[in-house]
Amino acid sequence: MKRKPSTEATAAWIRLMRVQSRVLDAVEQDLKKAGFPPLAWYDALLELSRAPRGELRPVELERQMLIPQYSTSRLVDRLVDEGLALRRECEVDRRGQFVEITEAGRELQRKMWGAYSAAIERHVGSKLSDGDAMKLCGLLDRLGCSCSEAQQQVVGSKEAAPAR
Amino acid sequence: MKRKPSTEATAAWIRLMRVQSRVLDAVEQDLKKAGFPPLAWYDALLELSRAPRGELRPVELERQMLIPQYSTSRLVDRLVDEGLALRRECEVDRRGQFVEITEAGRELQRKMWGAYSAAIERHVGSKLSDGDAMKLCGLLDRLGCSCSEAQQQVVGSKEAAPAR
DNA sequence: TCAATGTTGATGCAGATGCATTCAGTGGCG
DNA sequence: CGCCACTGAATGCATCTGCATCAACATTGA
Repeated sequence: MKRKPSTEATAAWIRLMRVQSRVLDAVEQDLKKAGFPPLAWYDALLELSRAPRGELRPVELERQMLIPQYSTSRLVDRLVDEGLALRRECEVDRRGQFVEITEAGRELQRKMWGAYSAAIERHVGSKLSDGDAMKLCGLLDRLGCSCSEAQQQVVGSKEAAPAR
Repeated sequence: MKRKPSTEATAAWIRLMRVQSRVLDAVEQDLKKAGFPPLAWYDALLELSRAPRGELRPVELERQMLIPQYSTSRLVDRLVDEGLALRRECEVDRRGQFVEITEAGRELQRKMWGAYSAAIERHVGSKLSDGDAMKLCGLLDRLGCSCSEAQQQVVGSKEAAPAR
């Protein structure tokens, strides 16, 4: 008699949880040891720096990063406190605003990419051939939830952002 | 010229972060909607219920679950508060203790497995053939960090626990 | 025996998170 | 216009987390 979640599916679930946790931890630790802020800051800065005029509505940022609204609000607070971004009024919709990355923000983003990319290479790249990495992508995408994601194509891009 | 973390590796990293986050969220939500406590409680209860006399030293639990010491301490607090486990003195080493699962704890663990297994099936099992699930396991294991894990074999076991 | 060192577990504090609510502004419609 | 529903964003509060530290006991070794 077949079990509801097959042994294989259950094993995959466990691996997914354990391995992600390990790898994320390792990468975050590398960043921290290099004196950088958490990955979430990088993600936000990257999204901002890629946006048309280096600015985004908080609500856009929220969608890009897949984090809750209040979380975005507080993340922006911190970026602004550190002078990495600034809030600007939105003319056309007075309840909204724009968050604009500053030069300091762009600089931090670039510097972080150095440490970040090295960490990805150390904890992922060096353990998997490119072919296997592609296979892994394919399998993970199948779990990608029914939720059609704004599949950002990393292809051709120099830098990358996860979303937690 | 080849980039340090290849495009493929970077894509795999992003998928790993995004997909895990989505799937974990989905499963946790299912559990919560069914009125159950967080997954971590299940993990702890499962480890305890599997242990020889339903008891474990906190330090063992810590190793099994791969969570920091203070986290274990507080998790046990909560389990005890809810009557799911109890702390007992350790005769041979007076600074230590044993945590023993109660009947209520065992019962909750069993009940949770119902919802939990259904969630695994819904969010993982149904999206992957057993063969693909195995392939995924294999690839993820390769990222399994240099840290040799106490590879728990799920095979033959009726229930499963991730570790965050 | 006694000091030094190691291990086990708890805890105070600061910062982060989740949740629900609030507030301001917008757009639709009678 | 005046009312109402909705959207964008902030915030109070309780809980949770990470970090550092502490206290109690154990072990070693002179």
